[in-house]
Formats: sequence, structure tokens, C-alpha cells
Amino acid sequence: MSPSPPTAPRRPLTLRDVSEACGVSEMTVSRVLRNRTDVSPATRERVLAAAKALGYVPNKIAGALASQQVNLVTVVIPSLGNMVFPEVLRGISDALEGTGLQPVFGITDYLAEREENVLYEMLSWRPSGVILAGLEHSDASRAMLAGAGIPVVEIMDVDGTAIDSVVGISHRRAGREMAHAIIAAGYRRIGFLGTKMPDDHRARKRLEGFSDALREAGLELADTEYYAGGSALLKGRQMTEAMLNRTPDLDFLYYSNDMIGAGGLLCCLEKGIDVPGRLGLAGFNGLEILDGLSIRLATMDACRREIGERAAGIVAGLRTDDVIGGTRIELSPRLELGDTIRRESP
Amino acid sequence: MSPSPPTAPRRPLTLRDVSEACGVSEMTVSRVLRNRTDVSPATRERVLAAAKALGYVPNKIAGALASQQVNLVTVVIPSLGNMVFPEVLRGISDALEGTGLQPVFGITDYLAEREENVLYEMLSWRPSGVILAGLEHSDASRAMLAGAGIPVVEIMDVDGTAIDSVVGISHRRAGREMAHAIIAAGYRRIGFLGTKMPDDHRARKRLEGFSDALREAGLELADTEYYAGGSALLKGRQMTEAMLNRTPDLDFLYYSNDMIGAGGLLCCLEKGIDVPGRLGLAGFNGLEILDGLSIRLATMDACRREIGERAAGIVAGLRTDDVIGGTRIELSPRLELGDTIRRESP
DNA sequence: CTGAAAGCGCTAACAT
DNA sequence: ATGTTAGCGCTTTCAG
Repeated sequence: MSPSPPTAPRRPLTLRDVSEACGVSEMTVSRVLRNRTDVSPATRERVLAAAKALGYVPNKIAGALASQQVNLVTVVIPSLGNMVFPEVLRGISDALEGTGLQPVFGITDYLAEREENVLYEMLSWRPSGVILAGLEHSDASRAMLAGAGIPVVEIMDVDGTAIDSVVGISHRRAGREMAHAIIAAGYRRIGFLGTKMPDDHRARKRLEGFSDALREAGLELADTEYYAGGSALLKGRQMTEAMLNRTPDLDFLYYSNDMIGAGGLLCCLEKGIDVPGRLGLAGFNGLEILDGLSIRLATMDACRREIGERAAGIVAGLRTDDVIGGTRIELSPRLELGDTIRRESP
Repeated sequence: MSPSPPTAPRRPLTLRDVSEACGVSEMTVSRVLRNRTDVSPATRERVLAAAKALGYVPNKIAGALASQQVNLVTVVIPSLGNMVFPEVLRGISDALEGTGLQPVFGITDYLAEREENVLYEMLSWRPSGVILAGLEHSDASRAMLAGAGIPVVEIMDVDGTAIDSVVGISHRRAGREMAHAIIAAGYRRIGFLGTKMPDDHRARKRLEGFSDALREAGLELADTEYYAGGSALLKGRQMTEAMLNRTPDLDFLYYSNDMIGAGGLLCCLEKGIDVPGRLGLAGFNGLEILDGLSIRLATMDACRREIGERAAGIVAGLRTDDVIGGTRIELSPRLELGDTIRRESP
């Protein structure tokens, strides 16, 4: 058995309890617990022993109020189901490791109103910084963020006006580049399958860039289909089947994300369609799941992990350095042709 | 343009600022902002207007210290990449909606030491409750939780001793039931593929229950293979191939989770193996991704969403009711035979 | 190296 | 319905 505290305290322990237990002033106890160096080794030991014996856990609320410092970084993202964001969060966590800062996550479900609420709620804890996805926010949200007096890093997307700093990729450009690759490979009858747009600004921008590039090449989308909710893999499968039935002469399908792309790929393989000869496919994100398919879906890596790392780096750096905010980092997504875009024109 | 505050405040605004701006005492401003009813409509309007105009965001740190109440619920889980936990989190979020409580998430990466650190860090914010995955914790973690004087709900697993309340399924029983179904279908040469165990107690317990049931039927595992890290879908594919080469006479593969199971299924389909005739397959979790495969992998739904909801319900209820803790809820995972276990013995 | 005093921004409890 | 007082548990600042 591990030694249990003498009495199970109903009232949480305070510094004073530790102070009395070891006969050292509250102030000195506080110093020890904050790892300050200006305490003699002897007292340090006594204090540490007492604190551990009692099972004392500091009250950060009081500490934060007194010191006006909160070691929290607010991270606001649209969703966890998406596969995209867990990777970003990992980048943030890793980069914050050892800085003394701790990330706290909030979810918006792609709803501006929810974002506003989440931000209000989280800012009221006076965090040291904010990282949030996207550049599109309500006026109230922007006002809150601008007025908070802390570093704000908008991530994922650089196509728009940042409040403070921004780390991401240009989704418009990503869409264009994919279009160029597809056209270069000789595909001409192109369909698009994606999420319902108003929710997802980045998917929308990719489509806009994609369409623009097609138009400049004298082409236009031959068919489009949108979905919302449900299993993305299944939706990809179903939408693909529907679209191929409706528009049989398509020679390329561009998916707004890898998950529906994977569903589409599975569908095509089962139907025995010649990919990429008769039909080309491409998704977006560089999701890990693509590694497990028998042939590699063309995609574009969205640099999600690096985005998280860089964003966290900015927040952490701004605490120490006296850098003025307003950093802008545009990453370049890597195009991966995989096995679903043919390598030369037919 | 939206109206911006007169001066961009370097110092965050306080109640006092609002008080002065509208000529009402700090106390009354505080009442209004907390939606208390004992304020005249007239003053309420004035206060609200002033607060909005200034862009005031309350300081919860001060509020929490004064009121000794923190509307936060700490949620500690091993991983976000797992697909399992986002669903649990959603259940928690939904159940907490409207209770005034807010979930805050922490990640342990399946590391006991990290769990201890995360708990220490989060408990120091004096949350109203804790929800954490699993029943296995370090002594120090248990001590902290027991001493925190708040509801503690351990989730996912009921096979063990709970600190306070517990909501989950019996993974041992889940393993047994799957074994019974497999044996009943006439399979006899059974292989197991899963995560490296020490990390994942629930996967370990499923395997233990599974093995026990086999033994009672006079059988034993014919082959086993473990993995760690990497793309689960790909690992499932690779491990399956390796195992079938090594032990060609296997007639069933039991996977510790659906993602590697899906990889295995894809592998078998490509090889043209007769599933479920010549070879049966089963996974665990009831993941959404299975919906997108051409044939349904047998699985067991882990009730992850309901677990989240019930756990959150306990934490929320304990605030209002004067219920003593120690609730125990065991959910029953539903066995889904899908298309990868044959329906009758050959 | 250690301690005493003051106060962080808010709210409970008590006036009025 | 509104105001006043005291203090939440800690850290800053200043003395010793």
C-alpha cells in the first residue's frame, strides 16, 4: 500500500497547510513549489517532503490571479472526427512540450456562433495565446481576439486577412496546382465531389482555385456532388457510383478530401475500372489511411503537423522574445501523384 | 465596419471599467453578467450595453477564486488518433451541453507518467469533476483523484476496481463473447493480431477473455502478431499477409481493433480469399469506417458515445443532486456478425 | 536566503 | 433592487 494522507481532506489543502506542516512561511513554500533557486537545499527538502506527504496540489486559480500569468494556450478547431485536426493538435502539443505552456482544446463543429461562444469562454480564462483554425470569424470573435492583448495565430489557411499571425497553406493555390497536374496528364472531363461548402471555407477555396484553373485552360467541371455528415468513406463510395452513372464519360474525379477519395477508389477498384487509365482520381490531405490501400490515391499533403508546430512556436516565442506579432508563414503543400493520376498524356 | 472600442486596451478590462462606464456598482454589474434575476430591467440594459461597447470579457480566474466554483470538467484520454475517443468526447460534450459545465481535454499517449502529469496539471485548476479512461493508474494518480473531493468517473472499462464511479463495458467479456461466436460458427484454427499489450489494457483484457474462452473449448490461439505505431490500416494488411504466409491453415483472424481488421479484410479480398467461408475475420469497436467497405467486418460495438454521455451525466448530476458517488454502469457491447463470420457451421 | 504586507478581479454575505 | 465589506489562495514587492 502507498502511504495515504493522515486525514481525507474535505476542504482542499492550501499553502498554509503545507506551511504549518513544515514550519516554513507560506512565501518560502511557494518559492519551493515554483522551483525557484533562492531557497536553501535544507528548507527545500523539508517543504517538498511535507507537500508530498499531505498530497498538496497547488491552486492555479489563485496563482494565476496573483501572478497575472496563465500558462494556457487556447486551441480552437472545427472538429475532431476529421482526422485532419488530431495531427495538428499533436504538432501543437509537441512544440509546446517543455515551454511550460499547456494547450487547451475547443471544438466549434464548423459553426461560427459556436466559435464565438467557445472563444468567449476560453478567453475569459486569460490564456497566454490563441491558435484557431481558419481566417473566417464573426465580427465579435475578431473583436475579442484583437482586444485580448495576446498572440493570436490563425492556422490552416493563408487566403485572407489575418488578425495577427497566420500559419497555413493557400488552399486556392492547392486547388489550382491539382488542376494543372490533372490537365497536364491529359484528363478533360472532370467531376468534383466534396462537402457542402458554406461550412468548410478551406474546401470551398480549393474548389474555387480548381475551377479557376480549369476555366483558364478552357475547361469546366463536368459534374459536381456534395454531401454532409455520415461515414465519409461510405459517402465517397456512394457519390462516386451515382456520379459515374449520371455522367459516364467523366475521366477524372477530384475529391475534396482523402476519406471520400478512398471510398471512391475502393468503388472504382471493385467495379474493375481502369485507374488511372480510363479514370483518374485525386483527394486532399495526405491522410495516413491512404497508406493502407492497395494503390495510392493522388493527394496533396496539407502540412498539418508542421502547421501545428509552427503555430505553437509563434505563441511560445512571443512570450519570451519581444517580437511584435504579425508573423506570416505560408507552407507549400506537396503534390503526390500516387497511382491514380497517369504519368503522361495518353 | 463594426464599431471598435474607443481605445485598444493594453490592460484587460475589469468589472470596474464597466462599472464606471455605466455608473452602476461593480456588484450589480457582476450580477447582470451572471444573468441573475434580481436586477431591474433598466439597469440590466445599461450594464449590458456598456459591457458590449467596451468589449468586456469577464475574468473567470478571479470569479472562480471568489466563488470557489469552476465550471470545468477534466477529461483525460489516451489518444486522439484512435478514432475511438473522438466519439466518446462527443458524447461528453453533448451531455454537458446546457449544464453550464465545460469539458477540457488532456491526452496521455497511453503513458502512466504522462497521465499523472496531466492530472496534476488539470486538478490544479480545481475542476468540478474528472472523467478519465481506464481503471489502471499510478498510485500517485489514484491518491490525487481520491483526494480531490470531486466526482471521478473512470470510463471504457469495468474490469477492475474503480476509484469512484465507472461507466464502460467488460472487455474480458467482450473477448469471451467474440470467441464463443467464432467457435459456434465452426472456426478452429484462430490467429490474433493486435497492438502491443502493455500500452493498452483494454485490448489486453479482450485478448485474455478471448484466450480463456478458447481454452475452455479446448482450443488455443494458433498464431499471434503485434504491432505498434504506423498506419493501422497498413499494419493490418501487412500483418495479415505475414500471418497467412506463416500459418496457412488458419481459418479465422481476430483483430484487436477495426482499423487493422479493415486492413486485413482488404488484403483478403484482394487475394481472392473466400471470406467468410475459408477464412473468417473480426475486429472490435464498431468504427464508422466499416460502413464504407464492400463487405461488413464482424465487430463489437464498444458503446463509446453512450459511455461518454453517461459519464458526463454522472458528473453533471452529482453537482445538482446530493447523490453519493460510486455509481457503476456496465454497458453491453453489441456483437455484429457482419459478413465475415459465417452464419452456420460448415 | 527568508518573511510580512498588499492586492490580483471577482463574488458571498450581509446591509440598506 | 442595489451597495458595502471582506476575502478566495496565491504571488509580487519590499524589508530584513
